[in-house]
Parts: sequence; structure tokens; C-alpha cells
Amino acid sequence: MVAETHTIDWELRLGYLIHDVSRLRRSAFDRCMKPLNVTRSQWWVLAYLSREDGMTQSQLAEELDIGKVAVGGLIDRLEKADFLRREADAADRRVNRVFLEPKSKQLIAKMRKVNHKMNLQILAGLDDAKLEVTAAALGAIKVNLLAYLQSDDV
Amino acid sequence: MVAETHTIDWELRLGYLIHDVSRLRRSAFDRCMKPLNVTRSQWWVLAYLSREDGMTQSQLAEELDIGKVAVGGLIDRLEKADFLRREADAADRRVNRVFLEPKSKQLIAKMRKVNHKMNLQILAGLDDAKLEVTAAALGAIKVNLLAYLQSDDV
DNA sequence: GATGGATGATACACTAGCGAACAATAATGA
DNA sequence: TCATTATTGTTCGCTAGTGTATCATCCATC
Repeated sequence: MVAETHTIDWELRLGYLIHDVSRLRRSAFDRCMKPLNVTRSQWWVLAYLSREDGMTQSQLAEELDIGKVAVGGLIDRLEKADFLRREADAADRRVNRVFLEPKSKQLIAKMRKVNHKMNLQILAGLDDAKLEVTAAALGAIKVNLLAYLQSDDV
Repeated sequence: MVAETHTIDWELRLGYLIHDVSRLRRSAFDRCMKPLNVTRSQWWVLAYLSREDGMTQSQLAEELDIGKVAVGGLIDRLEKADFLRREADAADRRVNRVFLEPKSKQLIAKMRKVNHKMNLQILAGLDDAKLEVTAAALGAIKVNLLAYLQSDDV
């Protein structure tokens, strides 16, 4: 009975915390990037492309773990703003490969710096031991979630 | 130098984890609630209302920490589906108070049960000590984030 | 009282995500 | 070879969130 109540407390507290931290982190991120005129989602696209230029839209969707439709929209906007360009693949006429434009290459270094500075601030006062446990716990939760989503027992 | 690298590792790993866990948790949540024909955001509205029926839209926005416009939209949809009703306040003709309809009262108990069951699964294998540290760390990060968002130094 | 500023809710325009359906193309297999 | 199947990317329609502007109403102050 006590254990049950305990669990309920944890599930609620952790649920709220994860939700809040994720949301606040998004807000902070967006605020960081606002002067650069790129949204958080767009920054992710550019960041992944900077590690491997010329990815397929489907590859990007896979990496970013969002749907192909969402990727299409993001690329539309980024292309319109000249951050990248689509290029038809020579071998497979279905695929579009996405390449960074010079404009965004200049931005990426700046974004990394801003992001890093923000991260330092939001992790202030936390020692490695605690972060270790936290990362491990979140990792375990992630594994559980993936298993849960994979299973069909709803 | 070593410490710096360390920090970079943590910030990346934790950032990804928080992002992933939050996203996966949303997906799992949505899948849980799908048979009940209520979205995650709508469930939050109902849950808050079940603790204090007759809240103002602005109060709800404050509690849920989303904009008044978003709340308006959620309530539109929930009202259309007969989960709640708007009622004009007698004293202040600007405000709408929101009340649960019987239909949603039946659902809330069911939703709590489903949610609880899901939470048990995604916290499986984690002992209280680890959860304690994790919750504390996330709490500290949340405080840092709030301070960061409050400050103007962008 | 009248007026000027705060507040509650909405309208509009935008980004972002999802799912389903679809056309074009590629790959596989009978 | 021809038919079936799979994959790529798009369109459409939905939910959800943001910010700004606007309207009606309230409230406080003169």
C-alpha cells in the first residue's frame, strides 16, 4: 500500500518534471535562436545536415524521428529562406537530397556557441555524479517507453 | 579542458534524453488515450477541471502554462464533443467559466487508471533512490531554466 | 460620473506535428 | 517481361502551440 502510494507520487512528480523541463528547455532554446531567425526544429535540421550534407528527406525524417510530412514542411521553409536547397538525385528520381547553402554554414557555428552557453547555464550547480544517475534513469525510461510503444497491448 | 569536454558530453546527452523521453512519453500517452477519443492536451484540461470545476479560461491557461488562445481552441473542441460547457460569469461579463459535463466525469476515472498503468510500465526497474536523484536534478534544471528565461541577457 | 488603463476572450497568421491517401518511381518476383 | 509491392515525397485535413491585434468589459483614478 505504501509502495503503491510512493509510486504514484513518483510517477506524478517525474511526469510533471519531464514535461516542464522539456517545455522550458524548448522555450529557452527558441529564445536563444530567435536573433538568428531560425526555429528550434529548423536548427535541428541544419545541425544534422552539418554532420552529413546531402541527406535524403526520408533519412532526415528518420534521424530527427519525425514524419516525412513534417520534414517536408521544415525544408520548404528553410529552402524559402535560402538556408538550404533541394537537389534531385541522379540515380533515383524519387528522392530529393538536401544541401546546406553558404548562408546556413555561417550560422551553424554561431548556433552551436549559443546553444552551448545556454546548456552551461541550465546545468549549473549539478555535479557529474548526479548527472550520471539522471542520464541513466532517463535512458532506462526511454528504453521502457520504446518497449511500451513497440508492444501492442496498449 | 577535460572538464569542458565533459560538460559538452553531458549537455548533449542530457539534452537528447530529455527531448526523447518527453516526446516518447507524449506518444505513449496519446496512444493510451486514443481509445478514449481524447488527446493529451484535452486530458490535461479535464484533469485540472476535475480538481477545480468552473475555472476561468485564463485560470486554466495559467495552470496549464499555455497561451489563452490555445486554451480557447482546446475548449472549443472539448465543448463541441460535449466534454464540458462554457458558462458566462454572472459578476464579470468578460469571463467564461468552464464546467465538466457528466460525459467527461465518467471518463476521468478511466483516464487516471490508464495513465497510472502506463506510468508503472515506463518506470519499471527504477528504484526510489535513483528516482530521487533524478527528480532532484530535473528540479534543479527547471529552476535554472526559469531563471534563464526570466533574465534578459539572452 | 467620465476616462484611461488593465483584463478576459477571441480572430488571424504562423510554425509544427500527426495520419491517411496519393502519384511517381524503383525493386522484386513469377 | 510484366505485375505486384515498396519507397519517396507531396497534398489534405486535423490538433496544438505561439505572438499580435482587437473588442468588450471592468476598475481605479481624477
